[in-house]
Amino acid sequence: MINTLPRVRFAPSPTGYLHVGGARTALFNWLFARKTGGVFLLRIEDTDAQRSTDEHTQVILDGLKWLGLDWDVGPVFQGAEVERHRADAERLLADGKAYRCFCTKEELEAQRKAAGSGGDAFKYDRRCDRLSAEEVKARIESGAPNVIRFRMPDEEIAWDDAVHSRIVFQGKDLDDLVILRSDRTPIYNMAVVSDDIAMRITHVIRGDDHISNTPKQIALYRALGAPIPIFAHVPMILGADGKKLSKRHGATAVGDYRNLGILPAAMRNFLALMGWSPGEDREILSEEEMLALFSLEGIQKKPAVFDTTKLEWMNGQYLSRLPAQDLVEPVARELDRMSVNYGALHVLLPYIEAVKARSRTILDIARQVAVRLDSRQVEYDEKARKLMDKMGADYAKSLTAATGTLRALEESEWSAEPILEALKARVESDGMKLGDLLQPIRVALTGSTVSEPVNELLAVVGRSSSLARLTAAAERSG
RNA sequence: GGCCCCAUCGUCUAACGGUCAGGACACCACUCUUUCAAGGUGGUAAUACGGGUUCGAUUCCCGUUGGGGUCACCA
Repeated sequence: MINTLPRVRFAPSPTGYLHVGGARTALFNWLFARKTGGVFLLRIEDTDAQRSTDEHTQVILDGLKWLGLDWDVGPVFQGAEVERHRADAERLLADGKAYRCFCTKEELEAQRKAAGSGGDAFKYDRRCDRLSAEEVKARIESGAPNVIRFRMPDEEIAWDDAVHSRIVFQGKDLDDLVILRSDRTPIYNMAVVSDDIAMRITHVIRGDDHISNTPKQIALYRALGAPIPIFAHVPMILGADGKKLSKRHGATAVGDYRNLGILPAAMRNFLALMGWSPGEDREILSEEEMLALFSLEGIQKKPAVFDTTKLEWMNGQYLSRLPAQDLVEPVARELDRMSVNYGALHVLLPYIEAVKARSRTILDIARQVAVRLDSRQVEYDEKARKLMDKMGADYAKSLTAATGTLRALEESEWSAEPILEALKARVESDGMKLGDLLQPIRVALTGSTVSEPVNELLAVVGRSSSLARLTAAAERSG
């Protein structure tokens, strides 16, 4: 039956970037639509003309595409539908379910203050609802600005939330909300309900922060005589300090993670695990597996802290499963940004091969490739400095010894095996530990205490560059 | 403050009345490597608290505490 197919929507407002919480909401909608064979609609809620920009809209679309979340309908812009929003609001007025309110913002503020500090949330006292028909008519004719206010019924409003199960509100606790402004533009809750009805949305999957909007919207559905969709309120994503994710937590937009060198597949996998569990202790999931296992019932009720360390681990997992060939282009892009010369693309392959296993992001890989390509990219990190301090004069001595041994190798012998053998022989004859000879090389060449095996490192960097860099490093510290 | 939501290792989570409370990240140890890692193996670590219901509670009910959301002519 064609009309039982689920229809879901992701409805961001283009007043900021696509943050990870929004991306995760979009992902759940997409997963649900794809799993059920339903329709995924994208709606841009741009009715806040002050804060909405085309640039933000574009960033949101790019972010969704990057994550591989394709939509079936849209993007439709909410702003294009104000006529219908207005018509729905006026229908409510005509049906006697809403009334005109002449109170100005200033008067409302005064009422709020007068009523204030009473403990309860402020509720409009409906003074304009008690105006006589003649009075209303007179005020309209005098040109007094007015809004349309929805008369909240005094009844129980409840729904069976797909993730929270039953949630109950009392109409008497809710305010008479404005649904049409004095400039005749709609208010959010009116626009959303009007759009969701028009788009025949069957499942509203959105953030937890909309729970308190839901009873207002249900009241509107009822008043409009429309069927009420199933609601699924997914928990928020929090920062490491347990607070709502915001700019001060650092990277919060999906674009930030793209720039950091996170793969879209890893991001999508990680996001799916924020508040949802596939069961069976599964962590790394392909798109097919996600679709097979996904269900609204598996969604967690409690908010989740965004753990970038685990995201990076997961990205590392994806990275190590990816052939180096697939990484050439993204790494090259990064190197271009860093203005590092590499000549032709295929040159990068052995470098990427060398560092891939120890990298968690594409940026990691690019930085390490850069260091191997160009000595000017070397920066000594804290551990490296510590080692140099600890070794003192032995550092330069060790480097000099290694250089002497390595210089004896011909260009044709410069590969991992012979290099290792030569160094081992040197250690043997000098009676030192292999690590004492190798670690300084590692530090001198990379600025770090961590790398692929040193003989492989030397092979990748190449004979002339290695010798030059080791000599320079020995002189500098000696 | 009113209304609403939530509560298992530091973090993400499994458990749908009976488990030594499982897995993953992080951390620690060991292992492999005549090298640092990566990998492999193992370990530390949790049911917020108090009452019930039950032969038996992480699980069901109530309360407390703690966190979060929301209360606009914003979305």
